[in-house]
Amino acid sequence: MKKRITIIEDNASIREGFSAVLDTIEKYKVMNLYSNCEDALTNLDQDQPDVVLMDIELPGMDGIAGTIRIKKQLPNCIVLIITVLEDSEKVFRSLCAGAGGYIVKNSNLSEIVQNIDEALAGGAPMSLSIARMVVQSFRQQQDSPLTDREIQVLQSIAEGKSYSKIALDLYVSKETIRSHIKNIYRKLEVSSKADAIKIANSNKWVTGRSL
Amino acid sequence: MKKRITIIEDNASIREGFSAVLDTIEKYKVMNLYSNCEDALTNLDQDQPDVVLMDIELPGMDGIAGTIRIKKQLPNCIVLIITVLEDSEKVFRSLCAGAGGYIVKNSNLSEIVQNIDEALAGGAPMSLSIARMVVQSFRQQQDSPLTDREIQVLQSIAEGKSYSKIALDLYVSKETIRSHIKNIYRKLEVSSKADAIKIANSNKWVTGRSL
DNA sequence: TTTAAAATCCCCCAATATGGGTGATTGATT
DNA sequence: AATCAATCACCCATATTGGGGGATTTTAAA
Repeated sequence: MKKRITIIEDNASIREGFSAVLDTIEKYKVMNLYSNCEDALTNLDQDQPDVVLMDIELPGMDGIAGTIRIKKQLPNCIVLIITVLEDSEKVFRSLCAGAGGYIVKNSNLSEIVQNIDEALAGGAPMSLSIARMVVQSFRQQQDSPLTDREIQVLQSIAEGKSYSKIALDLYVSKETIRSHIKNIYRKLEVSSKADAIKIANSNKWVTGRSL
Repeated sequence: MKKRITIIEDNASIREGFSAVLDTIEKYKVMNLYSNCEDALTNLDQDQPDVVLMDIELPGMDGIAGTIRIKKQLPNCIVLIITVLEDSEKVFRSLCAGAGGYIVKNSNLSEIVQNIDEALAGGAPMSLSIARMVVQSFRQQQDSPLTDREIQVLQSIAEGKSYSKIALDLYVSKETIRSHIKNIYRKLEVSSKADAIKIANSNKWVTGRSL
């Protein structure tokens, strides 16, 4: 069964270039080419793509919003973001939107084909630097002024637990938790949960995520 | 300058196998082989490795704890986890510990070399399925019973903000926030911040992280 | 070994936050 | 016409929070 591909890219020559190359590949079938998300979305049911090559900068709805819409309608469709620059904010938002990979536009066409193959094989094609960024986003800071116990308490605070609940979970008195909090506030020079969480998050002292 | 590599792996034949192959490569210099983290750590200053190939199951200190120690001492050292199975919990904890990649042991030796090259070139070598897992960990759920506004409020709650603070941020009355909270609790069938956050986190309705 | 830091616990106090209830209004969307 | 989303209001009782004093024990470092 040929893999169905649609391309959303406003630059006509790039669009046609991708299409021309992909059309020569046996296992691919280019369904349609679009210069904007709106048109692509109206034809999504007919196209039923397995893979969408999506430009991120588009007139009207941008590639990120488009990705969200596509994934909502076709959850198993793999959306690969094609872009010129590796803007970390856009990468992040694309991944949150459900993009299956993030590949750079200036790669040569054979690389693009490789990337599509990789995505279809169950992978997540990314440039080296993006892969590094993504992996490093998990990295927790080692150098924190807080002790392990304080981090543990702050983590619980970030989970929305009350002092009493934390005390129960850690098998200590509520007063102990209050002490830890006071020390945390003093060290971070804040005086509220929200401020402490903000600092802990930006420094990655607390997780908030899993695989 | 040759890249300095150390190998930590308790299985002698695998350890020697890696070493033998890597030693034939011009650009690499295998500094030392260890069967446990403890020995490797005592020699870390002498070895000064650019790359550590780290087994995850080890006698004594395991590979994850070892990774944390190594990164603390040599922050620029790249630790590549080598393992037989892709346990998502271990993958996650390895990445949090600062691992630069996660490669499977049964790959053939030329793949290992490729992976090391990729890591040194600024990438994050991973198997296809792990890359997919990692990327999907960013994915936010589209199907939530909550409205956009409610998600927004819940997100703020997860950031530790009080109702009043949220009200200020969203330019509405505190009573409005309370209304949203009540609706959120009703929809999620909970009656506390902590429970609501737990559900929102496990369903990835809130972010909590960036790149 | 002296010192410092971490982790544990206790009391007081006042202001704020929270959760539940019962409403109402406006504007979309269907 | 009916539903839902978003907005706002008031009542009430309890829980939580932040800040101020302390204290003890264990552990780690100087």
